[in-house]
Amino acid sequence: MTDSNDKSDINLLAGSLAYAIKQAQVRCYEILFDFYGPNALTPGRMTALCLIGVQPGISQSALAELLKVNRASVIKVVNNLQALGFIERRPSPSDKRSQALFVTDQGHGELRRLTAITHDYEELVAAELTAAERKTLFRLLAKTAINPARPLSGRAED
Amino acid sequence: MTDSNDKSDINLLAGSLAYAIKQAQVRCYEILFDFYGPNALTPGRMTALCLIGVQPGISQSALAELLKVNRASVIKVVNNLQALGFIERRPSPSDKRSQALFVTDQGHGELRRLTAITHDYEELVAAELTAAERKTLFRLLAKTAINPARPLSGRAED
DNA sequence: TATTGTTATACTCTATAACTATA
DNA sequence: TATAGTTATAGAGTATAACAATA
Repeated sequence: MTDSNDKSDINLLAGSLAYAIKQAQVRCYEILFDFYGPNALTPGRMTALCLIGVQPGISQSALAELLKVNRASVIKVVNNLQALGFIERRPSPSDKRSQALFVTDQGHGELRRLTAITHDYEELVAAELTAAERKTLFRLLAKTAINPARPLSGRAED
Repeated sequence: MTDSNDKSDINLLAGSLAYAIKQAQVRCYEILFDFYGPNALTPGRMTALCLIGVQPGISQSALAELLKVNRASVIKVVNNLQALGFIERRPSPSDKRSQALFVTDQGHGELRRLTAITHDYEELVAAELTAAERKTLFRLLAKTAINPARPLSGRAED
């Protein structure tokens, strides 16, 4: 039993593009945590801060959808960024249920700081790639894992 | 304040290769969970099962290192796979402290089943890519995020 | 002394359910 | 009736610390 000569059933990792992507992503996070240090914003919070910066006045629900977490989960992220002084909630003028999110001056300062050091981080991530290869990798990643069941953020059968 | 005309501080996501990799990885997981269904092994357990299949007799500590989790965390994975009947612990002949891990016949059946359906999953992930593009993507991902601080699985300063 | 496996414990992330106030 | 935000709670996943057995 458990004849190790037959390896035909265990090749799913070696040939898997999805696994190669996962491995690269894990390596990125290793570099990220080394690079930004233990006191930095987590990747998810950094992303949230950027998204609010790009879409000032975004609602929490819309932010949750972009982050692909639910409304309840996004609240801790928003609370945390607000407690750090990086964003603020303002009542939406058009919908009294909704909170509009904005990056504060302090938050913009943090974004500028992050942008500066992120450039070096990105250089580290792409250190072994030429400029042409980086462009190609970008293009191919964008074409990868387009989910036919979720064409517009949300399953078709929902 | 929070002048949204100045977008110079918020470009870190749009141009980030690391973020593009993360996004592709998240899309892969969306497809994966849709494809394998709610009763499937989690990706981490699938990976563990494959790794034990590839390296029969591997110790829990060595498996933890490959999975990049610590000794305590790997125990739940091993317990789960053992409870499902997919692997077994055998006392190591060379080191009485160590447990040697082996895939059972049932586990090999599961691996064969996974390999068969994973082929279709991989087709879905790479649906928009030509064969040449898949090969290129593989090659470029392997060159991405090589962590200079962790040349041999473990930080240099450890 | 160091390492392997283990347990207990805690922390983070995320989800579900139920609630309120609006729409 | 449906939606936005919130709270309470629970379930994964992972980490640290401490321990017994062995190296």
